[in-house]
Amino acid sequence: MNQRNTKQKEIILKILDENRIHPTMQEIYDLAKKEDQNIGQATVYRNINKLVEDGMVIKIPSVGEEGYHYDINNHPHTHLVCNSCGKIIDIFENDYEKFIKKIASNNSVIIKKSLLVLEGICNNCKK
Amino acid sequence: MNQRNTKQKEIILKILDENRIHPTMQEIYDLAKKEDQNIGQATVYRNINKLVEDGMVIKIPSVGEEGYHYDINNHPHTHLVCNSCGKIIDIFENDYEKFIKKIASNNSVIIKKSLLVLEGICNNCKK
DNA sequence: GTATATGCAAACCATTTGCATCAGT
DNA sequence: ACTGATGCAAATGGTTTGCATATAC
Repeated sequence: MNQRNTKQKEIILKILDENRIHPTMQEIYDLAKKEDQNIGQATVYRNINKLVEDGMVIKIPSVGEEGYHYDINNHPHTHLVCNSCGKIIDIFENDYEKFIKKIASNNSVIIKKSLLVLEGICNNCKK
Repeated sequence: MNQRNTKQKEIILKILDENRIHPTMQEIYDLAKKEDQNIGQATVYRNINKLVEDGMVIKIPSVGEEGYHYDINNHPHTHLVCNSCGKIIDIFENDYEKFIKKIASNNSVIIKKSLLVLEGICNNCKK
């Protein structure tokens, strides 16, 4: 089951990589349509789902609402959903991994993956 | 828009409170059916959704897979999805709130809600 | 040339909604 | 009595799937 590099897959990866907007499935489709108006909805779903399975893309649930956003999984970080501007902001916290390890040792469990999503007001909207 | 205490709502709350199993919507429905075989699927959805809106119940997304689990929101805690037994285990970490506050101050943001979900191996399966 | 990926449309299925009825206050 | 909640069934809508075709290798 070898993978192939298709034009569609490249478009989708470019969208996730270039725009730091953490798009939803629908937004990815809309953006992809601008690059190639023949691209199918199903192609976007199939590609994104495979990328998530393979660990190259993270699926971010919303804290309050429904739906998911997607992000390239380049370096581990956290997301803040801003209640004011609606954007999803990347948060890099140095001690995150340390904190997770502490939970693991305190509770005698093994933690393989973790997901931290925040909701509040971003730096920009606070001003 | 006053709330009313119905038999169905009490059954649903009892299920969430008594069983510490973090059930899915479907599981809540199945359990509720055992108490009252006339209860409707829509009633379960409507009640759970309202409880989540009101903040009495938390909706827990899965880290890897699809779907949600529900839990009474009595005191703040984290959840570990065990890859071995499949259960969702409550994790109480004293410094959780402190850690979230630290993120907020480090990044100059206001954090109103947060969600931490873990995936790995629980204490029991590790043995 | 072969097998994987695509596009389209149909199928799927969890969730929501409209409506008449029931029941809590 | 009034109005919110229920149960049923139908509608909805995001996601998946079947299939013939296109295309990467």
